Amino acid sequence: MATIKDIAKAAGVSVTTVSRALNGYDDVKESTKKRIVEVAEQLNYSPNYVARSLVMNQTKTIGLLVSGLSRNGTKDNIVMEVLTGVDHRCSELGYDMVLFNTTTAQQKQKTYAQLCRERQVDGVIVQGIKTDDPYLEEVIESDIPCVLVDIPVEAPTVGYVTTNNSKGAYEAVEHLIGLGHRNIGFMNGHNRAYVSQERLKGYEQALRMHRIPVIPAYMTTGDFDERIAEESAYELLQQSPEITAMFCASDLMAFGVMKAAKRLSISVPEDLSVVGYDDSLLASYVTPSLTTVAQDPYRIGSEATELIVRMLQDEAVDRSSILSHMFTPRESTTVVRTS
Amino acid sequence: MATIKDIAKAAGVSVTTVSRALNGYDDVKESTKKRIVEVAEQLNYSPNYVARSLVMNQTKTIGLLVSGLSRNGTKDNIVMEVLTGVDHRCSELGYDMVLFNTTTAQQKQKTYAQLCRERQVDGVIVQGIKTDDPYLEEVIESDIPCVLVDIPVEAPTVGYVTTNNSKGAYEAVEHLIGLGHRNIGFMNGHNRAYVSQERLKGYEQALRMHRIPVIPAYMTTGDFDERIAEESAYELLQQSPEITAMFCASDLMAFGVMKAAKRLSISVPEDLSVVGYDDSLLASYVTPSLTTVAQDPYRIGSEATELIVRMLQDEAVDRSSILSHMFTPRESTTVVRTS
DNA sequence: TTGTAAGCGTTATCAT
DNA sequence: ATGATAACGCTTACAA
Repeated sequence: MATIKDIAKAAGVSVTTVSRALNGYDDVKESTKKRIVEVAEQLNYSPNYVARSLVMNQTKTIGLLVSGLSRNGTKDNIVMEVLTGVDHRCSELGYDMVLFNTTTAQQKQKTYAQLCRERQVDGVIVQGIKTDDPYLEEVIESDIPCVLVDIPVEAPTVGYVTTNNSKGAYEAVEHLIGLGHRNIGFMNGHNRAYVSQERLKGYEQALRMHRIPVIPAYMTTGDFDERIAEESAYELLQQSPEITAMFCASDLMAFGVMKAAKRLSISVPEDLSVVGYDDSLLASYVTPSLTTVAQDPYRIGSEATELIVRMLQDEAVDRSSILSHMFTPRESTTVVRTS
Repeated sequence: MATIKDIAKAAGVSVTTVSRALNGYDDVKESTKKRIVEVAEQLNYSPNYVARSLVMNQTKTIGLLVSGLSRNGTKDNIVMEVLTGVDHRCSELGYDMVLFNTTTAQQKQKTYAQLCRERQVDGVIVQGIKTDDPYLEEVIESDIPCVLVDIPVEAPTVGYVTTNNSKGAYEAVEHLIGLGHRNIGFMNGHNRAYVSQERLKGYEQALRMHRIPVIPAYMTTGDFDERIAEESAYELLQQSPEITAMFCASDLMAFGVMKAAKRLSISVPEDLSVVGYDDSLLASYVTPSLTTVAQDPYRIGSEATELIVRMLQDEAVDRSSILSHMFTPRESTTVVRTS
């Protein structure tokens, strides 16, 4: 493979001149510049980014750190969409994206800083990390620029992008209340997720606002997992058969709730209205289609990329970004049955 | 950040010795090795992979080249699963994965070799490329080690991993024949996909084997797109209402067929049996659930990674790998109605 | 406008 | 067992 040295020799100039010509400096005579470019093309030259990275001390790569990307975790397409958004914006901005997959267990083996240093990324986007994951604190303390998805932490080198989760939950629950529901259950994720804390707030707020008592026995958690949610819901719906609607902190858990309802011969939406969160791919395909709060994960990814690159260029006036959500009614919710 | 130079100074040895000690060479005295390791830890050292890459002329990264990864292309989770498989096996084998997203248009801008050279990947896995994409020929001619997904081309630096698509199609059609169907339509992808050519073979073989005429009017294409397939099927089913079963070269197109059937008041599976291909996430969630030919994209990804790394180490006895598929009957197929 | 030379952090060659 | 030194391909003062 041709190097600038080869070009220099062939064009009868020094490597310095080649470097400057190819990088568009204007202190190279037009004629020599032209000659150099021609030779470069002839030799089918393309620059060695590794060498450039070494001397410039920047790799033009962004690390996308996703937590627990697993074989079966592909059930929802959200991570994929975030990734696509990151990748697209990266290539538009001239960056590469490298994927870091990490589990909580692995985080104890290798520090975040080590990971980043080794891979030599300029900045990191972190998605799906839990609030008690070891990396979170490291991210904040580290001086490596980082953007967190769905964790609103701001620090000199840390920004975030998220949506208004409490408002989304509020709207969802208010929709149920509007349909006449009063005994509304809540299937939350787990409390190590920031979004769960927020969605809980929204749920409680909506109830209080409408003078409906918040009943702890109506709340349970499904760990953002379909099977676990199914079991939790099976318990809950048996113990509190007066519940006529369930608000769930993810679509996947909503499917679990639907399955539990089926096992208990409770029909959705006639006997039980179900609301999810995310508007994942499946939501519009299942029967009945799922009422949910839509987010745009692609947008989250591209926005996070935008932000991290701005931070790398020290242009980040604002290190946070709140994206919009949209309540999306479908078939899984209906007016409460009058009995 | 600490470099081996700093360690050398602090430990009172030369950089050479530090390098050797840290890389586990056995020509370093135990005691000095121990001292060096301690100092390294104290200084919180981690190696600069960029510098190492430059001198070793290998980056320990694999490029995953996916064609046309788009915002809406996330409808099936297959790419995601391949990616997950690649990523997992990569990290097990000590490699990084960087994602290259390219469209046919972009391929005319920058050559494959340029792309690879710039990013300095050691090897490439190519997924979702069409047989007439400019890159395919380049891949074959290039000396950069490459593994193709679903394109059976072998060359000194090229291997592939795929499944037996003609056999998969054969089994699917034979299933329909076994249910009594004789007028079986075929919704193919497009002929720039190797898998489409194979699935067509399997379709024709199964019919011939059972002495059923192959009728060109029963075949159409949907470009692997749900909407296009819906329109094609709408035409087809109107023009040939005697068709009682459709075999589709992808699940997504099968959903399109189902939608067309709905518009024509043809009920699935009573009036029309539908078979897909892939066993994508949605297949088991839709109503009726979709009979399909399952592939394991995660496995395809990890196998491709395995192969490319073996090729990089010159240990590839065999540069190809055929993975298994599995016919998966569900609710969308049933015995032909007797009228 | 162009060239010389140093340096980025490693590994590898060859002495000692 | 250890160390000097060159080399990887590039950018960038500084000099001419």
